[in-house]
Amino acid sequence: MHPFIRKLRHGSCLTQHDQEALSGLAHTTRRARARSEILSAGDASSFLPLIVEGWACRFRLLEDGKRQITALLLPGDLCEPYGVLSRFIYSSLGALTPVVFSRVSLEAIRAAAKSSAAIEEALWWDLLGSTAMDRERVVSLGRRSAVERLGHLFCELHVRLQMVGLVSNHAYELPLTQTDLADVLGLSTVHINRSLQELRTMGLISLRARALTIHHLERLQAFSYFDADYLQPRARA
Amino acid sequence: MHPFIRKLRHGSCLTQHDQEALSGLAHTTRRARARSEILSAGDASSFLPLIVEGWACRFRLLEDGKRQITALLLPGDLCEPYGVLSRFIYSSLGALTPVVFSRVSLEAIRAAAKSSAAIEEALWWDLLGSTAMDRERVVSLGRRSAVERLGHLFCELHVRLQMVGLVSNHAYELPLTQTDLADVLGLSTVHINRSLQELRTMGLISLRARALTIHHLERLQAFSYFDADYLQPRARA
DNA sequence: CGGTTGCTTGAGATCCATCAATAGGAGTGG
DNA sequence: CCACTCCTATTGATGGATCTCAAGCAACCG
Repeated sequence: MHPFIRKLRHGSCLTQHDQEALSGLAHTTRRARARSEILSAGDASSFLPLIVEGWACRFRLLEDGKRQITALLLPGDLCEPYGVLSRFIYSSLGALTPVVFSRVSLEAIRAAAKSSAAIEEALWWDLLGSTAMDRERVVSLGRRSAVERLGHLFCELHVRLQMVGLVSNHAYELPLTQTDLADVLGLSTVHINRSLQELRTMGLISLRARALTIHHLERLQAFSYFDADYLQPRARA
Repeated sequence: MHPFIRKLRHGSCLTQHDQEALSGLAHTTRRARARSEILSAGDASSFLPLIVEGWACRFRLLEDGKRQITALLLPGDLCEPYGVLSRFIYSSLGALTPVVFSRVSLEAIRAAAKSSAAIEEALWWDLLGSTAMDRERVVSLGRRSAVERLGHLFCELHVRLQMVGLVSNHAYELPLTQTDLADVLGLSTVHINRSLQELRTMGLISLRARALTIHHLERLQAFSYFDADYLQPRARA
């Protein structure tokens, strides 16, 4: 099943017909190489990227060369709110791994939302989840320590990947370099490295060969004050 | 004119009729005392708060007593996305000053959006602006120094307050304590104090008696790498 | 007026950044 | 297949930005 639909089924009860309509939106796909830009700041945007495979990120490059990643985009993620297109792109969209994505037409997705209340509800649920993650990131960057931020991020990714079936045995693929992690969490690579070691030493995780294993999910959640509620503004039926 | 309409007119061309429909949404008002909670985490929400007068904020209280403010809400601001209500409130909503607000019904606002394309466009534009601010806050907390964060916030507030007519002579009312500022920017009050002094010493701002004056807007913007584009995803017609 | 709240300042501690160097692995070309 | 390069991970040492603790002061308020 398409990861987009797989995810949206957590937000509302979609009929077979709804699911087909959603599939139609992501009919054709494109590919982006790892580390390429899918949308660059300053572009005029004419479609909504929808990630099908691989990891992408929204990021800003600052004047002094620093980078801040403002969102990690996983399979099934719609990269922008569905209701409107910005006049131009302010944050760039980059592929972290090789990415397969669809270019969803704004008109088509809005038509789909109008045609079915369940689809509309699912899309709003998805949007609410995105804003909840943005807000939670602010909380992390503002008030949590480096190790807590890392643990919290791993918990969030665990929930999100689980929704699209990409977790097995408490483990998932984490194709991020330590530099990427640093730019997500507002830290330096050196400090990411040391914080990772701390989580390893505590026996909470393993991270080798781009695969993350969470040994004690509940302990990791407690340690990083993670509460999954923010990701599920509406419970699955 | 109602600040909500005043703001939305920046996002789309509203007819007289549209404006009346929007006014109808905010027909009745309530009051909240300074420092009271308008919505508390854990509540079930049944309406969307819309700020009419005064300043409010969305915030999270952490386990160890720390507070992170995730958004400042000004007159004309709708406190949540208009399309859906969360199952329950995850972030609390607090009044920073005495606040006058309306309780907008979800059904009514969605009906208004369906009845007029211009209203729908305006509401989406508003939502896009909110998410842009969330993302920009992440950039600030992740990659900007304390003084830059402060300057950037003052620039952002300048633009937002100007949209609703609350700026005169490069000055506006800033009813925040240094503790509030610290909780917005992820810093300590002591450091806020020192960073404010730095901005004052540079001659960029004055802040006395809850009034902020920006002496050199362009210099302040350049200093804090502020680019107003993120707040206006769609140019005013 | 005493109490509270917010602002200011100093001193010391801590977290995290920066700089620098090493090492391993993956890809590339000869 | 080897030499080379680049990228990533790792580690140590040092410095800096910011926090915490503590105290004093001003303004407001019942």
